[in-house]
Formats: sequence, structure tokens, C-alpha cells
Amino acid sequence: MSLTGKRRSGSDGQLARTSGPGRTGADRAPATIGRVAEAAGVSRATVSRVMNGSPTVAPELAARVRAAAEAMNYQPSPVARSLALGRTSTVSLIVPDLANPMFQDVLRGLSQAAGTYGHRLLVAESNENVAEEAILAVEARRRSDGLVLASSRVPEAELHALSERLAPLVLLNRELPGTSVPSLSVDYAAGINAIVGHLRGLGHRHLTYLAGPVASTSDRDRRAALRASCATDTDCVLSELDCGSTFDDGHAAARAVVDTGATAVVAFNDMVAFGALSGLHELGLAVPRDISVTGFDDIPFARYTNPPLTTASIPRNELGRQAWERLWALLNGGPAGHNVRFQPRLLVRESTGPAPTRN
Amino acid sequence: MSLTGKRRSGSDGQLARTSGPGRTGADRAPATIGRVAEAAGVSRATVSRVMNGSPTVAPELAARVRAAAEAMNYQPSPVARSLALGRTSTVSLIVPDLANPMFQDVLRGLSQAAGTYGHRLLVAESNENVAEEAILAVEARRRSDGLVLASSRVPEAELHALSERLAPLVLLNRELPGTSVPSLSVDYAAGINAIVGHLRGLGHRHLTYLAGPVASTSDRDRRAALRASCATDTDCVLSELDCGSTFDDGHAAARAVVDTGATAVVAFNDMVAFGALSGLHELGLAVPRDISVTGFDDIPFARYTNPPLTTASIPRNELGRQAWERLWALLNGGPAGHNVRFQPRLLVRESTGPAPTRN
DNA sequence: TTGAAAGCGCTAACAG
DNA sequence: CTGTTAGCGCTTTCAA
Repeated sequence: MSLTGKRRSGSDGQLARTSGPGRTGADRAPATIGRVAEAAGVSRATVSRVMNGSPTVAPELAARVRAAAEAMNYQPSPVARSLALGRTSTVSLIVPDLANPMFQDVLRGLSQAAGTYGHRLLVAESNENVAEEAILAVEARRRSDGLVLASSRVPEAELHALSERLAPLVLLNRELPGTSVPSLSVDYAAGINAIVGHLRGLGHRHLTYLAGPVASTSDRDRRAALRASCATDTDCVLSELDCGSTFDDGHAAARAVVDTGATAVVAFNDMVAFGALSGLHELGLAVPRDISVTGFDDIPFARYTNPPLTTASIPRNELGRQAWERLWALLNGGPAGHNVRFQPRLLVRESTGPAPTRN
Repeated sequence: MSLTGKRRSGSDGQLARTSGPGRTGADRAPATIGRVAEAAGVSRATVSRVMNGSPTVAPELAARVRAAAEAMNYQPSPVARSLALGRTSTVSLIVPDLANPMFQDVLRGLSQAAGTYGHRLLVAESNENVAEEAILAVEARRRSDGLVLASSRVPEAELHALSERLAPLVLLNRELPGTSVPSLSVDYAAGINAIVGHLRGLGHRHLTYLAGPVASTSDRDRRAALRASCATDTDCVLSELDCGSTFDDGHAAARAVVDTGATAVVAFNDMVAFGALSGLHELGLAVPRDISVTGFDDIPFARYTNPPLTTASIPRNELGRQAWERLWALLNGGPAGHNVRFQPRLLVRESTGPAPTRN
């Protein structure tokens, strides 16, 4: 029974016609509001009222309806309700990359928060593809009541143009100046400043930045903050090494790091830091005696490496939860509240120490 | 303008009425098929045909329609289409716990595969709550065309009863005997057997199992396999320690592990193994000289710990992808193909070695 | 308190 | 090739 094409197929499909003569032997007709009404001997309006808990239904009728519904295992069709109500009780999340722990946590936070309010979550991954992201966003938005766009790569002008169609919309790690689109972000610059301050305080004059993926806006933020931070000091030297975002990237960069002669390395994220830690170790350097290493993110592992990693923690779940709150406010026609920038918290552990005194 | 309640509210809501006299100043009426038809001077049917690429439309008309649609930024409403077509182009995934890397990868694999076929993904988390899981599943299924249930905790009888309403349904890490519901799972027992075989081959006679969460069926599988595996040998001693699934759980168990006197520890998963590694190290034991440690899952980190972890790898992404393939087959009325059990692959690294010779 | 009827936006037989 | 018409399943006025 391979039903191809899009013909409305007898009682094979999901929705069978109201009264087809060719019903399958068993009377497994789909439970619709009409059938329940019929069974209970009332109108569809009444069934609707009962299902929605309207108090203006005679107890006796209500009971009859409930019994019929129960017997037929009836549940109102969410799709039909959505059409009639003009809302889906669903929100969408678009992320660039589902493999990124950051987005996984956002997803979780958002899903849980939305669930609490009886809403479902539609997820889509843009694969870092800008063109596709815009399409996806529009489509996802239409299937739902609101949208959360995480680390959108869509150019400002385009996003601006789209923002009306996407509303209610909440932006994560991305701001849209000149609009009222709420935005929640991590203040990477502040995190970097904290890290640099910590390192400078330990006497480090020469830092090497292990840069993340070129397309990454969070890398751009960090890099810019690093440059600015160093530029304010006259005796601060900054080396930048293109690296990446994985353990292997960090590992591979160890040699180059040593060649820069820096006494401290600021890694794009924790994974890169771990890789560097490992590579440096293999090269016979002791951390933090010979060289200090910092990460970024505070992934769960960071406290367990050897040595435990000094890093900046960011509230990943919180982003998701708060995104929901903003969205919920918007869905109810209220103001979304002020934008926020989460300040990373510097966690000083054992991978950083005083700068070695050169001879 | 806080619109509360569920009244159909003028032009404020998502869907404005077709021709309200009180339209907001700007003519931002929502683009519907009707309005496009009107603008293009054709019938709605024609617009529908054009939007769906029907070849039986006069080029001239088609162009006019496309122009009008373009001008109004018209996109057919997915919700309305879903109702009319009886399909949503969406599938749902229910997982017990979004924080679990296993499910994150399944989610990713499924999302990507479904996306390739133009389908969206609805996710919901059951929070290990059996009652809620069943409700969620039914609801999610109704919002979509098919369902993937990962590591369902729903009792067999109940799941059996539900299976018709949930179809098309694909089960992950769970089988439903007596039905044709396709199931994809990881053969934990085989993985355990491989690990035990490896350990026994190295001369270990006394193993300690660091058990996972009690509610976990995958723990049950592993434990059972372990017992069975040891029971076949006369000189095999197995100690079982309730532990958990996190690094800290493993870490906390180190002392107890030593007390069992075992020469090898089989951890519930990699995280627990890492914790044990760390705890054992602090107690002054050398791995693998004094004691061997194995994990399970082969999370990305496993190769980078000190020492690198011997573990069993499982194809997490693949589960998601294949789940989609099964579902897709089902959606097209075909057979879903044979069930499969992915065999974990034993990765021997440096956390295991010959059993120390006792004196 | 209840039912009839219109409508949400779209698709698909059926005629022409 | 195009329009008319009748739904998809549900909600919600409006009248009774």
C-alpha cells in the first residue's frame, strides 16, 4: 500500500473523509469533534466548549461529552486548533550548529521553559549557512508563534528587513540596533578583559591568542576585546594565531605558541585550551610554571583537567530560559524588558600563574 | 496593548479578518491566498497551483501570480496547508533528557536528516517522567507526521497500547516485541562483553562495576550483561557499586573501588570513568599499572585524558539518521526495514593493562 | 445553556 | 487551462 503522490487517499491517510463508504472493516474512524458530537448527541460547539473547559455547559451534557470523548480516545487536533485560533503554541529556535554545546544548552533551557508554559519547540539548524538561515527563519516562524534566533549570521540590513516578519523575535548573541527586538547576549569583551586583567596582574606582558573559526562573531568579539585591552597598555604584546575551536586545533598550535615566546595563551574556548595544554605538555613545558593557559566557556570538564583550567564561565542555560521569558512577554503583547548582556565570570584555577622571569 | 484572553482580536492578532473596517493605517493586511488571487485577478485555486508548481497553468497567469505573491511577500500558511493536506512536514522527537550527549547527537542526526527531506523537527523532553512522556508523545505526534521515541521509559503494556496512535513510530534503544514498530538500538551487552573479554584477556579476575542511574535501562542492560559475562567464568568476581553518571559520581566512588580490591573497574560511562581516574589518581594509584579503568560511549574527550581511556564507542549520530530513514519509509507507506542493533566498537587505549600480580 | 453558521487559509475534485 | 465548490477540524459569534 505505497501511497505516493498527494491525493487524498480514502481511509489510508491520516484524515479519513467524514463518511466514506469504503471504510476499513474495523470502525477505526479518526475521532473528530464531529464524531464526538454525534456520539454524545450534542453540537460540535458544545464539544468544543467542554474540551476547552468552558463553565457554561450543563454538567450532565458535559459528562456525556467527556464520556464519548474518552471512549473514542478523542483529542482535539492541534493543527485545526492552530488554524482556527491563529496560534500554534509552538515556538522555534534556529541555531547555526547543533553540535555546539552552547546551543545545546540554549536549546535545553528554551525547551524546558517553553514546556512549562505548555508550548512546544521547533528546532532548526542553519549549518552556518546565511542564505538558508533566512529562509529557515521565515518558515519556522510561520509554523510557530515566535522565534529565537541564536548567533544569527544574517547581515544586519537583511535581518532588519526581516525582523517584522519574524516578530515576535528574540535574538541571542546578536543585537539589532535601531529596532526594539530584544536581545540577550554574552559580553565576551568583558570576559576577555577579565582574563587579560588577571594575566597582566600576574605579570604577563606577552599574550598569544589562539583564535577561533574565522566566521564566528564570538571570535571577532574576543579578538577585538583582546586587541583593545592590550592596546591600552604600552608594554603589552599580543600575538594572534589562527587556530580553530577544537581540541585538535589547540593541540596543533602548541609549537607555534612556543615560538611566539609568549608567557600566556588566551584560547578561543576551553576545548582549544585543553588541546594547547596537552600539546604544551608534550613539548615539555609545565603549566603554569613555564606558561599560563586560559580558556573560555567553563565547560563541565574545565575543572577536571590537569591542571584545572582558568576560564570564563557563561550562563548557557540561562540564555535559553530568559529567551523564553522575553518571547512570552512579547506573545502576550507586553514589552520584552531590557536587553541584557551576561557578564562572564572569571574562574581562576590552576592553569594560570605568575609570569616566569626571563633571563 | 496587552491582548489577553483568546478573543479573535481585530488586526492585532496573527490573522486579521478578511475585510475588517478597522484596519490599521498602514495596509499591512496579512498576505493570504485570497488576497494574492484578488491582486492577480485569478481564483485562489490558480494561486494554489502556481505556488505548488503545477505545470498546468498558463505562463502568463503564472507570472502574474508570482509577481503579486512577490509583491505581497506571500508565503502559503503552513498551518492551513497542514490542515488541508493532512500532513505537517514535521516529525517529533521525544527524549528523556536533553542534557545527555547521547540524545543531543540523536537530535542532531535526526534534525539534519529530516531537514534534507524538507521536514522540520519538534523536540520535547520528558524529564525521565513516565506519565508525562506518554502524554507528550501523543501530543507531539498529533502535531507532526511521525514520532521518534528515544529510550522510552513507558512500560511495555502501555507503550503497546499507545503504539497505534503514535504510528508512524520509531523506537530508539527500546524494542517493542510483538509489534512491527521499527527499533534501532545500541547493543550495550555486546559492548560490555567486549570490555569484559578485553579485561579478562589481560588477566583481570575481579571487576568492579560503577553502576549508572537506577532508572536507566541502559544501566540495566550493562549490568545484566556484566553479570552474565562473569557468571560464565568460574574465577570471575564482580563487585557492583551504585554510582551515577557524572564525573563527580565516579570521583566519589574511588575509595570504595579500592576497597573492593578489584584490579579493574568497568564504569557506566566515560564521565564516570574520568571521575574514577581522577579519584584513583588522588589516592595514589597508577592507571593502568595498579588498576585498569574502562568507560563507555567514547565521548570526544576520551582520547585526551591521562591516560587515554579504553572505552566502547557507539554511533550516536547514526541513530538519528537511521531513525529518520525508518520514519521516512513509514511515512511513504513502505516497510521500515529490519531492526538494527548497533554493535559498540571496543577502543583499547591506555587506561587498561595487565592485571597486577598480587603478592 | 445550546445550536447554527461562518470562518481560519489552503487544497483538490469536478466542470467547463 | 481555469474557476467553482466543498471540505480539512476546530472556534466563536449570534440568536434562540
